[in-house]
Amino acid sequence: MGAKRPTISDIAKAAGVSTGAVSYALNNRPGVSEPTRRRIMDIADRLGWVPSSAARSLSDGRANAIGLVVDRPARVIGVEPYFMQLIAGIQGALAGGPTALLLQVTDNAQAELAAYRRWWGERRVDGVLLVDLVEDDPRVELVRELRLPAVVLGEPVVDDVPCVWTDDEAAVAEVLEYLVALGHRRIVRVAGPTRFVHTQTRSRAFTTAAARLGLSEARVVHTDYSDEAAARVTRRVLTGGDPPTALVFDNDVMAVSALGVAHELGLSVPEQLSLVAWDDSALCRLVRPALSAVRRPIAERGAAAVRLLLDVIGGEAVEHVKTSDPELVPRASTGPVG
Amino acid sequence: MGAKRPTISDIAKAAGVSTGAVSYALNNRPGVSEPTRRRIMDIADRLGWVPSSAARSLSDGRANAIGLVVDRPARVIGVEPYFMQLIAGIQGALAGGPTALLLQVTDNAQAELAAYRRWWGERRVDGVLLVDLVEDDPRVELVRELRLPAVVLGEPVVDDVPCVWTDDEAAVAEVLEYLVALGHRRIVRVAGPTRFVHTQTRSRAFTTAAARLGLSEARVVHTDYSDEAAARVTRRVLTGGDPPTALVFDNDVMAVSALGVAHELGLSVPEQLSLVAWDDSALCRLVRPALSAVRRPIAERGAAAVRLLLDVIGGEAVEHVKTSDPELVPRASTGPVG
DNA sequence: GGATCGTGGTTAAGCGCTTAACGACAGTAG
DNA sequence: CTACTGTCGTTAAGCGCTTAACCACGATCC
Repeated sequence: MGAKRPTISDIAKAAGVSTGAVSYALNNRPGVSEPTRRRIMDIADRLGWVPSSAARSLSDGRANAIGLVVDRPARVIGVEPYFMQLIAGIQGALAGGPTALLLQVTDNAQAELAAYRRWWGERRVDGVLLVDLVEDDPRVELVRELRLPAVVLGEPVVDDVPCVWTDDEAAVAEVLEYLVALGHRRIVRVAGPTRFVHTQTRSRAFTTAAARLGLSEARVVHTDYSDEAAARVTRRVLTGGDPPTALVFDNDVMAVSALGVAHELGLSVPEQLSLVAWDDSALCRLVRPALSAVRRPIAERGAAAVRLLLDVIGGEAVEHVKTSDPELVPRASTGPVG
Repeated sequence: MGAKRPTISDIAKAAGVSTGAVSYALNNRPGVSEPTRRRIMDIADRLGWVPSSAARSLSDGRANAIGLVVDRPARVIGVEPYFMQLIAGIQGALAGGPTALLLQVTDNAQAELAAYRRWWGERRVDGVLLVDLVEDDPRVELVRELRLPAVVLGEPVVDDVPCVWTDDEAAVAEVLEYLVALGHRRIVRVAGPTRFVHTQTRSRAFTTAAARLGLSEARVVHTDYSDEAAARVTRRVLTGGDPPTALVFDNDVMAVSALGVAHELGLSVPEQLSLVAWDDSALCRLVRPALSAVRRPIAERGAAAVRLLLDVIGGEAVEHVKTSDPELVPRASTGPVG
């Protein structure tokens, strides 16, 4: 009843020992006899004791928290299910442990850097997760300078900060082979912004695989992740000379948007145009025709990243981690070239 | 360079004063002369000083953090853009201030309660946001017992914990009137789980408005928020006797799912069947035909809730807050009854 | 001139916990 | 019987900050 939070000295008093003994007992360290430890622990949970995170942080220097900042404009953030799934995965790995998740949403890169710097200064987090890496990402430099434990969610780009990555290159190749098998040769990849490392990786993989398959007409066009931009680009590509028979998108929203454009242009999917989305989602499943999509283990990614980060924080030697492979889920939006 | 974080005693040393003076200066409290204060502050930000949140919490008892726990199964969490938009709004109101956001995703109500209890025990948060209230919600009881400052995002249900609410009742009426104006009389509302207060509110409003408009055939069917369940229910309703000419859904996913079902049953939208989604989203915009939807100010909600919560934490007297009104965005999925 | 007051500081305690260093006491070896 | 060891505790310092209580000193008043 009421709002009184017991402290270790309450426990000490009740058990007739010193607070030091209580601390040893509750942390399962040597220094107290087994019966005493048991007695102390009993009292502790009879009293409903929970350690004060502030006190603990202050004395042992650990915040028992990790941070994630997502830098997307507010308008866009709700659109992609990616982040929520990621967060669900993160929580899965955090569940049960003492570590909490601090989340921040910013709308520019400067603010993101400032957030990390502040968390570090306030000693609020023991480490951070880095998403959407760009080339020569200033965040990498920052965590290095601050010696802030960090894990990158994305392709290994640097050696001194561990990465959790997914083999997108193989998936890109798989998608291309799949489309080629259906008879497609004029294939366009509608990609996200060039600045992202993962975009570049996939685009490179796309070009390489296309060359290998002898697709001289395959190409990549870059845009942002928004449905408007995707619609514009798709319209241009489809109404230009030598229109493609298949489009591969970098997210789900763009693919759905393109579906609308195809409809508007009187192109039937998949008879006249095949579409593939990256990241599978409810969107892809629910839309008609349902979209073929590359499903990536996003939650798994988040969970792996957390485990890795906790290891780094714990001072263990770690290596890059590869998640399970993406998987192409064929649905109604892809078919033999008509 | 490097990872040395300055403390107030570093500043004190550099300024040749006591740490007490530094503390007074940095917190803009009386006790130091203006020139000294200025000197101290200069040194502080030359050194890049940032207060240790742990130390501050420990001494003044404030965590400078608020908590949000979202209780949705991992599978579902990515689907609805609602939460991300909410979070974006929350962050907007938090930006600039000293307060951080702790996020937890759980998959059952017990875990959610445990999370609040733990945060409280650890003194990790100064207050919490409560979403998706159910009748006689145990969380309300809990925050009351713990005297944990809280704000409910939803209809005012209790007096002692302030709420941020949106006038859904008016919106429900508006939607019904709109449909009636289009000639619809057999209208079914496909709602979320009964246990949620907001579901009940809307259902009640629906029934009331229907009665007022003389729609004896209007009715409500409850389901969960998933697309599968919505598909099942929709199929049953549409293939049953006296099928409705318009359906109103409780979220976007269900509406899109129903669109698929209509398609499958050979019903053309909106000629033979009109659909309205609640919460507008990219999904609604992108799907063909685009879905008419009720757009609610979700981010505004989040921001308002934060401001309210900070007031509560600050000990100010507060009242329930009403957000701006939802707005029906008519698109291609609604039309005159055929 | 001494009593009084405000200004601009200092001192030190305390928030709740961890942890090195120390000690009391029993057992055990020589 | 002394000396050493190991076990089970206690003591106290310290993490970085806030804040009540105190103090020194010059200005002000009668």
